[in-house]
Amino acid sequence: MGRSPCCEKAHTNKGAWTKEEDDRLIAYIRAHGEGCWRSLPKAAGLLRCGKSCRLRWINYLRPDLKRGNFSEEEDELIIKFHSLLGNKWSLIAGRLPGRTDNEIKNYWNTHIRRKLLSRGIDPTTHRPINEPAQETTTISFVAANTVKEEEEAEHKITAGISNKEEIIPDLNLELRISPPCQQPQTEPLKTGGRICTVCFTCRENQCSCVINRSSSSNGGYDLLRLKAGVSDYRSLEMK
DNA sequence: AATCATAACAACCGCAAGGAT
DNA sequence: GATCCTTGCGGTTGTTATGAT
Repeated sequence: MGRSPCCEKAHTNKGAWTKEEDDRLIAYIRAHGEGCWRSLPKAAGLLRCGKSCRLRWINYLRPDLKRGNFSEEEDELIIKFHSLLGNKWSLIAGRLPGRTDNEIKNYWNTHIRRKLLSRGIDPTTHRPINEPAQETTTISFVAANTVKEEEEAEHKITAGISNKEEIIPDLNLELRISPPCQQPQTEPLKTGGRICTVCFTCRENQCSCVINRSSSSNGGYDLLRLKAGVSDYRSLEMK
């Protein structure tokens, strides 16, 4: 039994949104709020699939979007966060109020990549392009998906088939920040779009710790402490 | 003015995670 | 525990705008 399609493709519009569609979507969400994207199109009288509605709202119609050009400071923030988080656009977007993951991803690909290249920096590794490869230790915030994958990775290392950098390539650890806990962090920061809710400080699911917790209404943890008033991201010292 | 190349960005697609049953 | 459904993410594509020739 196959997976059912996300929508009935024969009766859905595709491509650019019209003003009328935008208005309908805005009006519906204003009246009923976000959520249940699958049933929203029908309820709102839109011939679109739920996914499309969600994307349009999140990337374009949301009232809190900043729009407009990125400032020089935002550029540097994106570069900094990308060096820490890699292509985790949603995590980066979460730290740039008013910006969406799609917007940042596009901006990265069209502007920042070139900007870094012109500075002689590899946009993937954030290292000087001409710098010879160094022996570095890498870690990843993305855990292996399954025990089996972990075992396979372990097997590859043991058998000399691969090295850790190939298996866990997501994050270069040439930085000097670390979570305050003493024990190794084993829980993933995020699993498939869901933010892990284990506190880095006290390691409890529903902690009362306020050190790393964001004050924003959407929850989440301010690992880099930007929301908590440490606005000078330059203090996140990196090599 | 016409044509082509490139940039910018909106939108789509496939996939995976987690919840519900 | 297995299966299905919904949502969200990241990569990619398509379309439009802009600049160069």
